[in-house]
Amino acid sequence: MTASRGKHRQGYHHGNLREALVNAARKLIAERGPVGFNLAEAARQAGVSSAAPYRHFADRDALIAEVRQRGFAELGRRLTAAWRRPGSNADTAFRHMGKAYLTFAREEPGYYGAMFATGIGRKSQHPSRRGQGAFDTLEAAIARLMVGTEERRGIPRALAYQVWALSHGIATLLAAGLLPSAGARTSPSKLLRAGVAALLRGMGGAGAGPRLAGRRGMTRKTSPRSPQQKTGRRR
Amino acid sequence: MTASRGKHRQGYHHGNLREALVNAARKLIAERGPVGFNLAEAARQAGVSSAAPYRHFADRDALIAEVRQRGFAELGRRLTAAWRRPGSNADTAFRHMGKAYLTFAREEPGYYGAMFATGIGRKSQHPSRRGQGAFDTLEAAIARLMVGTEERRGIPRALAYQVWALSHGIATLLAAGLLPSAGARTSPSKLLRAGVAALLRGMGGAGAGPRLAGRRGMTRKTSPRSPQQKTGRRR
DNA sequence: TGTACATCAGTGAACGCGCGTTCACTGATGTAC
DNA sequence: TGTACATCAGTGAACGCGCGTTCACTGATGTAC
Repeated sequence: MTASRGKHRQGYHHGNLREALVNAARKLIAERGPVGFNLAEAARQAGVSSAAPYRHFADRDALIAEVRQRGFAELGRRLTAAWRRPGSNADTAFRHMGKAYLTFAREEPGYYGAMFATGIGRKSQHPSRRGQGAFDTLEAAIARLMVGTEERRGIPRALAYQVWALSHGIATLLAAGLLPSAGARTSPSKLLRAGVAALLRGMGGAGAGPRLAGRRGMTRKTSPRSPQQKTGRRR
Repeated sequence: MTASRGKHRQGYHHGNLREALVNAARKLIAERGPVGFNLAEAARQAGVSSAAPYRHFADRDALIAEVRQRGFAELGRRLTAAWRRPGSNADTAFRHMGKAYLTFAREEPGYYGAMFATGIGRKSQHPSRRGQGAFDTLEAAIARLMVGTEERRGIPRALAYQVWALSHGIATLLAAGLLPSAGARTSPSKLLRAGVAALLRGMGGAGAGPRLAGRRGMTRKTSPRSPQQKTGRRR
């Protein structure tokens, strides 16, 4: 416990309290969700008094917003990396992205909860106000993935949303314990892989649709630029 | 406000407090989520003192559990109704179910939040303990939908999970304000319809899979029995 | 190189608040006789 | 048909608790001279 005490703490000054608080918040949000998250407990875990966080964050919400923002950035980074993995065609690149998405949701429930759990079962008073910018990054990344693979504009975007929704749905149902975690054809990753493949194959909706240009064997000529460059923010 | 006061309240005894509390809880959970939900406020809205709910529910969680349970029952009812709509083949029946799912999530954010929001960003200490039975109902309904349409067993179940995950993903992303609510090809219902069609068409996963038996024009001979009959519970 | 001082990042005590829950009580209801 | 009484569903006051936030403060740090 108290992850950073002893290691970083050197007396009166913490040294890296901001980071320690973000990490504690990630852990707590993973356990209790962003609504159940509790600032005093985060301070305790960081080994400081409950007033100390106010040196670094305006209030409780600001810390959660920071976690959310970092979550979007990290997810964007991972998706981009998956997409850029060399030697893949459009099919497999998409498959890698899907896998990366599930991995992120599983490995980083704190981030994931901060990013998405606020908007479920709650009227979105402020639809991820601060997170919006970070989400735009993600959306741009997804949209950009599709550019050049298809002449008709609307279709790739719709497909991107479908893949995202399927990934998100599987991730959240799994987290809620409503999906079997193993099973011949029903393990989460298999569900996602087969689903994405089906979406790609059946692309374009009910009646319509040319096939995805590079459906089989197409190798991307140009690596899409990382959308991270716009809002870039390392930690 | 105070939905039931004046209408039903006739003096010292409320008359129908249990229902009034459930309804207040639905409204509050819709606004603040199950974690932000607050028992005292629910009592206030029902026009009774904050101690009164304990005549009907063991504690706060019991009320939320009741809402969750009713939500699963209601969703099951709606999905069954959509599936049973006469004159549809397997394709359109599935489409109706998808639409019913989205409608439910939109119209009943209180139910939906109680059913699913607990499991997001939180380690599921008790994976919908009480809701489990109700969920089994839902799962059985979905599974049963597929029986008889396909000889290979595992496939329909996988497909059911995919359709469910896609629906759930779209519903939650929409609720979080992360999906465009309108748009040529990207309105939620269009995303879902096209996605379900693609899943049905591309069924069976990456390399495999015979087509869905009744893919076009198949009319179900037998209406599947309502799974409601098992746990049936009217309100 | 040493000193004075501004600035920064913490402390710890206290506040106000609202929530979940309990408890002794009281008013209403229905039923046995 | 009327009365006595058990049972039920509320009240209202109080509790303990924990959380978010504020405030005057103090110890550490770094920089101008």
